[in-house]
Formats: sequence, C-alpha cells, structure tokens
Amino acid sequence: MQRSIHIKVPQDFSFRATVLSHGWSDLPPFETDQAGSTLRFVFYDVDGPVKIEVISSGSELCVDLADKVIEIARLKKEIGRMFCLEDSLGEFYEMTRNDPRLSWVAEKKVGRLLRSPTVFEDVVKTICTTNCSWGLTKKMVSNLVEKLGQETKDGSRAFPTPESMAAVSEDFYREEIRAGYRSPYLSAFARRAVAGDFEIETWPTIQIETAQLKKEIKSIKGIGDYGAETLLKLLGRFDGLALDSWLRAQYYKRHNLGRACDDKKIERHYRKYGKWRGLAIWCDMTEEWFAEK
DNA sequence: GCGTCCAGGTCTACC
DNA sequence: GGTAGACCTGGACGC
Repeated sequence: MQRSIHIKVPQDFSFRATVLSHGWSDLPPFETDQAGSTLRFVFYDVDGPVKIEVISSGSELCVDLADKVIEIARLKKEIGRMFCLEDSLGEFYEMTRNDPRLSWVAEKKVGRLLRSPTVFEDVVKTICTTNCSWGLTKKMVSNLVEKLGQETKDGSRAFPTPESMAAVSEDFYREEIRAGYRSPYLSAFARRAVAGDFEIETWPTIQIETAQLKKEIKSIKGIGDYGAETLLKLLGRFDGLALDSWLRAQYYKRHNLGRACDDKKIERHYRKYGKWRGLAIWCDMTEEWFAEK
C-alpha cells in the first residue's frame, strides 16, 4: 500500500509562509502546529473521508497517507490548489523587491494564501467570518464540522459537503451552528450549490473579468464587498483590498498615526501596486507574523 | 448572575 | 449612489 507521495513545489514557495498566511489553518478540519511545519486536512476519497498530513521536505511536499487513498490524482490536485502551487508570484516579487515596506516579501517567499480543498468550503468559511469575532468564526466552523461533517476512520471529521449542508434547516444553523442571522444565507448557498445554480469549483480557472466574477460571487446572499474580495484573493485575483475592521485598524496604526481615515485614502495608498494591491496590503499588514523568532 | 452596551459585515428600504 | 437601521452573537463591563 502506498504510504506517502511527493509533490514538487516552485522555487519561490514557502510551506510555513503559506500555512500561516491567514486564519484558515486555524479553522477545522485544518490542523497545524504552532510552527506551521505540518498541515493536516481531510480528503474526500471515493470510499469516504481520509485524514491527510502534509509536511515540507525541501523542494517537495511530503504527503503522508495514513489510510489507503484511491484517487491520488485528485488528491494531488486539491493539495496543489490549497498551497497555490500553480500560482506565479514573480511579477509581484519583482515589483516589491526595492519597495521600502515590502522588500522582505520575496525573500521570505510570502504571498501564497492557504485555500481550502474546495471553493465551496472557502465560501462557507468566508460567510462565517463576516460581522463577528474570530472566536465566533471558529465556533461556527467547528460546529459545522462536528455536526455535519462525515467521520474519518480515526475519528476526525471532514468539512460538510454541499449535500449535507443543504439537507438541514435554517433553524439547525441557528440553534446548532450558532450562525445567527447568517443561517438563511448558509442554507440558501448550500441549496444553490447542490442545485447547480452556479459552478463555483470552476472559479479558480474561469476566464472572465474580475469585476464580472465579483458580481457573481456577490450574488451569494451573505457575501458583500469584503467577502467577495476575500474570495477573489483566494482565487488568485488581488484587485480588491478586502478591507475589514482588522485590516483598517492595522492600516491606521502603521500608516495614519493610529487615526481612523476614509477607505479611499487606503485605496490611494495601495493603488501603485495595480492588480497586486490586495496582496500588497495583506503582506504589509501581516509582516510581523513572519518575523524571525 | 443578570442586564446593558458594543463590535463586527451585509441586506433591505428609503431618499 | 448613499445612508440608516436591523440582523445575531459573544465579550466586556457595571451592578
């Protein structure tokens, strides 16, 4: 039985920088250690969910298969998507190489934002980040996984499928998931996904203008400007800043003497980065996450 | 322990 | 297009 597989990574890839790139690795079914040297997730194989562990091994990812996995090709594809292995950041690194605030980015190989195995999971998690504390986001996502996720052989749980989420009522989201007013949004989104209203899993490669894709993303109830721009970042499109209260507060602190200002001023500040501005602000605001310990 | 206030994005109605 | 208020939860705070 095959116990592990290896996947080549680009030269400018950093495992740790990708795992710790934003909050996703802190949300189940992802599991990681504090150092960000291991990432575990649950893969839906044809026989059911399987827990997978990924570690970095030089120029490769080493994928440990605790259980037999049948669909190896699809597993590799999902891991490639999660770690953004197909994305090219060369242009961004070239642009920031001599930038007084972002010259460190290329050196530390920062800029790949960890994605969930599916776009569906990214959308659900994004809805759970809106208008609440990170603690509540974690609670909602944990509840979804605990109460609707299929169990693996080792007792872990997968992220719920669109079908399992579509099968429960709004009240379930309200009472069991503690999703509050987001309950009808989660329920409606899952039902639309099952009904095939939109093909969200094609979004990573779809050949349409970003503005048009943003419009399609915003057709999901519960996703506004912040949510759509966050999802666009996870699709490798960085035209939007995805401003939320945390990002604004960080900007005020770093660039505006701690004083609040209009979003337009923040937009002007990052305009010079063009189509990379969303990534530029994110790297600028998270620099200390990647400081040498 | 209880009540009140507040922060956090999005939606809808209204202007 | 812009704005106000409602939505809901959990944490902080005062009593």
